[in-house]
Amino acid sequence: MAENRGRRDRPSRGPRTKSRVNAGERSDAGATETRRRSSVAAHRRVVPPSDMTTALAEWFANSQRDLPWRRRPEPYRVWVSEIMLQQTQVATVVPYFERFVDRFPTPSSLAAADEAEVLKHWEGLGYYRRARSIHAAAKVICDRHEGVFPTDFDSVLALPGIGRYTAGAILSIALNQSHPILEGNTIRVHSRLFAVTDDIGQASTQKRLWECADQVVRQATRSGVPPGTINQALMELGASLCRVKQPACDDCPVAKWCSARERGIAESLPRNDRKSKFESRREAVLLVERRGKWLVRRCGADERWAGLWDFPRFDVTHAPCDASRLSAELEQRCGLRVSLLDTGWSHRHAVTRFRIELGCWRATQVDGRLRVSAEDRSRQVEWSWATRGDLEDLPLSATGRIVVNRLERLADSPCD
DNA sequence: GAAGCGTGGGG
DNA sequence: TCCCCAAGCTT
Repeated sequence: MAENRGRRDRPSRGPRTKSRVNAGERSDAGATETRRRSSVAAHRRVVPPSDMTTALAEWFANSQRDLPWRRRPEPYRVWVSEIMLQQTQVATVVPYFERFVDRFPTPSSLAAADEAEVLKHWEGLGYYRRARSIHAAAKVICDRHEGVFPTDFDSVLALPGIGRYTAGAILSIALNQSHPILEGNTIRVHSRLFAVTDDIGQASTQKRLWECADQVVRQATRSGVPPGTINQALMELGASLCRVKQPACDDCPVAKWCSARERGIAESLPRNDRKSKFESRREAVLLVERRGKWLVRRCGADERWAGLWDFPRFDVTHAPCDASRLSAELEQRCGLRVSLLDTGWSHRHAVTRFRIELGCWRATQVDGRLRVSAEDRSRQVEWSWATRGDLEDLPLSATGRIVVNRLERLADSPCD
């Protein structure tokens, strides 16, 4: 492919770019190296032109967004930002980041906090294992690294919640260490730049894309572009111009080096054969009040919303959803005997691959005492009574919060 | 390798 | 309203 690129750039570009851009870009030595590498596996070897990395860096310098973690890119802050940014959009993360580093400005302050408070600062962000992992990792940093974020790749990679991408991102952005990164944006950028037409779900394709990323960051370093700059520039490009649909190739600083654009297949890349399938579910949430307190449970480590608090919630997809069934289920789980009434309120939402229609029932009568089932006990599920004020403070799922916000209306819902 | 894990915004 | 997505890691 590198050879193709070399051949392409000159003749196909015509007089516009050929003389200055390409003449300086590829010396004879560079071309020789390109040919040598290509001889091994012509379609796999990638040597990005040095001008490409400098052009991208220059574009990034002029068009990067002003983000809080970029103003003070210390390892701890970059770490927090990278964990929050996993599977999450920048605009969503910004206010969470500010609140989080304001309350937990150092690894030791994070390690010293209760998990519930950490989760509370994560409430609404989703993928709550990230919060539990970053909390656990902060404790590791205090125990094994004297409270200072480690600077060697393997130590960073060993921290809970940190994989190859995140380790490389933190160390390149915060400390300008030369590591490749590969995530949603840069998969798209690299697959287009180098016309990788294979399914990105295949391990072999991932390996090839990591090699692309590695070559680019190496080339950048040789050209004097810091690794943190090129890595962020690649992501910024993917997030802005090199988007999934209708990429803005006309504005792209590296368009002239883009194989997919030359072949007119940019928008079709990356190729992803995996088709996400969704499953419909019906769930019921139970509002049980006694003496001004509401029945809640903390989700076990092996279930959805681990560590968060929630109202009792049951999957009723495959069963007729009637009051007697739900109350029997509740009694089995926590020992309480209740009479239930459908509030008539329902809410559609999505959790990972599930489409959920959530119904809401309220107890009109409550008897018995809280007795946790053996199953819940073994899973470290906790049941408790929460005041209205407690409900404000507890970390809840997004739908749990929605229910709390309508609690008074739901509790006063008329009888059928 | 596949599945599980959340949510809010945009088209 | 519905569908698709958006800076991955763990098991």
